[in-house]
Amino acid sequence: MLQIQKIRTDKDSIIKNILDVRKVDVSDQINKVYNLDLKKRDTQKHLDEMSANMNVLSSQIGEEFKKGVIEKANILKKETFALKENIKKFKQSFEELDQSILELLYQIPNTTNELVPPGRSENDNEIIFSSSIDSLKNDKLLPHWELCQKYDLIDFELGVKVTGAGFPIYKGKGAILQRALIQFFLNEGNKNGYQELSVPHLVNESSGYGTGQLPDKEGQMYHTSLDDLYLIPTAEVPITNIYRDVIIEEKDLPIKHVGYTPCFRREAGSYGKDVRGLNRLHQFDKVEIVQITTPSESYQTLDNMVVYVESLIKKLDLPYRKLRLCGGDLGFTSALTYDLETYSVGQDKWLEVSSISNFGTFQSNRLKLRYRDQNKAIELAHTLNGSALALPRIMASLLEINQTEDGINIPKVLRPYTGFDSI
RNA sequence: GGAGAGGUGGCAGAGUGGUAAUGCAACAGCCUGCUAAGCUGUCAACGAGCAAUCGUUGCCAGGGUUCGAAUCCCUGUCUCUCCGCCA
Repeated sequence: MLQIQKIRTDKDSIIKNILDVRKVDVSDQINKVYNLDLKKRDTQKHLDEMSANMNVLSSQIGEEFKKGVIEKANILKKETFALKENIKKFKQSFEELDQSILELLYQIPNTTNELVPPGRSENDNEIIFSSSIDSLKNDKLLPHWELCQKYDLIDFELGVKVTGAGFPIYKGKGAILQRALIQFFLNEGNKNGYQELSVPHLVNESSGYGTGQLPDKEGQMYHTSLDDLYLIPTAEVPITNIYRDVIIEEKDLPIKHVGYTPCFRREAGSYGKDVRGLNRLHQFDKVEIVQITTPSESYQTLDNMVVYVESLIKKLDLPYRKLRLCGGDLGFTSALTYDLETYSVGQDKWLEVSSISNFGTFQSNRLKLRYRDQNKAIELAHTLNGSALALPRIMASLLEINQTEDGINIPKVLRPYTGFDSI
């Protein structure tokens, strides 16, 4: 969420930025927050004064009792009654104001970096790089779901039987290939200085709020009602929430983590060819990278992360393109996002396999994730994360592009992990 | 799942109603002629102020009792011990 201090000093430029780039008008919410904040501070001033009075009176009463001057103490006591009532009233309105401000802040998206192109939809995304794919186009190539069936790699029907649509079952070499990819991605992360974490797949409500899935995307997460826990939609949630309410010493930055988890998404509202095969699932595997760093370094860090993820795709020899998301396609919490999409030759379409974002202070403000700089000042850190990579769509692209008349070739870098060269 | 005991600063640990002892560690400043000692200081959130600084809040969380709550009461939560179950 946005910092209230920024809204105090800079509200007009915030409104303008979000309107220009995201095409969303938040002037109403911002102005409400601004006015509520004025009221809140005024209330606090009065409340503080009254509480100070109360403290003085209370300690006086204590002293009189000690001295045994009961009558005087009783007179003082009477003085506290009205004060007490007033404090109660002001405290209540203070809390109400605080709550209203918070609720409004939850509804306002992040301000964007200057690089973000204005735009309303994915059509306005900026294509920064694209492999040439013209020579790859070929009607005879099969889409991955047919390959999966032909070689018995992934069984979608069986998943429906056991759980439901969007929960495929990987079999034999399909399962091994998937595991090989996970292992490959984790090892590459380790080599690049990311500490590996293995984290819980269920999180509590506080964590959901911490990274912004709640209250915004409540309907997109699976929820266990008995224990009130949420199944994670991405490893970002448990990994970033490790640092909730934490003050990090600047010398310990940047913090770099890589982690593999399954991801669970209800994907309410999806339909049609978008959900065919591996394109969109309720449960899928993903290796995620997360970094926490200082505001002055975070955009350089973002570039480094993009280069890193690109290097993975290149090692797998997949055609891909790189997009800078426009305001309209940008996530609610992000200040700048790059998407990487691999080309699916069997479907003749691009598949998003990674989304790498800098959230600036938007997440850390909610998380209270701060660092102490060399001057001992405490500042909000910047958080970043990205997929490195999402497995199903990589599988899809990989299977399709490596298909031959009589099998599927495994990319060289994966062969040490799979133990076989082809399917 | 049953029974019991607990949750206090970076750590240890006292505190049964009067506004958070003490020890250790770390850091900063001062002082001191010597492998170091001593002294002083130290946290966070919010607000006021140009600032030094001041006020309020914070003893797991939320309620309650009270002039006053770390302390008493209620609810929740987490940890530990024992029993049960168990990969």
